[in-house]
Amino acid sequence: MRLVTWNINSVRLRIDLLMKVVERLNPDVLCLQETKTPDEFFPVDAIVSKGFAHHHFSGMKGYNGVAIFSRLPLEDGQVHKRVGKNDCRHISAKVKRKGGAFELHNIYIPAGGYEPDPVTNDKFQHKLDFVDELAKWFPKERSAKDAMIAVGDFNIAPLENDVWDHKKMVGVVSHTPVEIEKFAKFQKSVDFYDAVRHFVPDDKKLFSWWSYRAADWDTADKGRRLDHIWVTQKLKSALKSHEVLRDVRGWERPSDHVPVVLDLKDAA
DNA sequence: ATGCCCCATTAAATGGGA
Repeated sequence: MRLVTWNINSVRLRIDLLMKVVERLNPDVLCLQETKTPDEFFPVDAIVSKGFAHHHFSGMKGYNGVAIFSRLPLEDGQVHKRVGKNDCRHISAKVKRKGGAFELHNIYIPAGGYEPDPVTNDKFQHKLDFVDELAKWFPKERSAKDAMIAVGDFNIAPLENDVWDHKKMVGVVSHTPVEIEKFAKFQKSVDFYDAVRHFVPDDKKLFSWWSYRAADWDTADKGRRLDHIWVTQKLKSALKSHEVLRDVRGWERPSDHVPVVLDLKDAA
């Protein structure tokens, strides 16, 4: 089973790029973030025509928005409000996979603004609250024994080699100690395992995002790993391979994020 | 070295991204 997650930065603007990604990867399950589209304008038919008969999404005007498309049946689609807002950042559905069903969580954690100070920057406060809530919600509403996969744009690069320069980035939102501490609590809450770092050692740089502002993103390579795929322990033995589609960042009118792929063995 | 950008909304600015 092949799973792909991608912060597409507007699904309507980049539907053609999405078709290319789907043709190249032939995923079974596709998770998107920052679709930036109210549900009534979502380009459902184009994606369904590629064989994704099952879908579950939640979008709004202009911002945010998350979507799951699947060749495998989906059940029990849910939209999760976070920190009292209705801002389309967390959905879930059960995926009927050969080798055992699992619950898939597609999450878009707030970016958090510029100043890494929750007192002066309420966007940063919102981000911290959002991660705190996830850390409490998962053990309360779910169990570490469940088969679950959590994917998405988590907007936090936790490891030193998840950013281009740890020392220069330590005070920059996405790599500050307080974010990384809360991120770790969220991960530990139901014992999520980092399915991408399973394949790439911690001492090797790995990025999934490069700023639009960098003149030459490829040469400068000042990236961050903001997009994640986690699995609960039950699925650890099914991990097969991964891929980060770096070259997609070099396509015409790209997203600033690239697709991240995980392959699971059919038999658990 | 968060910066020179990009997107959506709405009408040439603004807010958000990270």
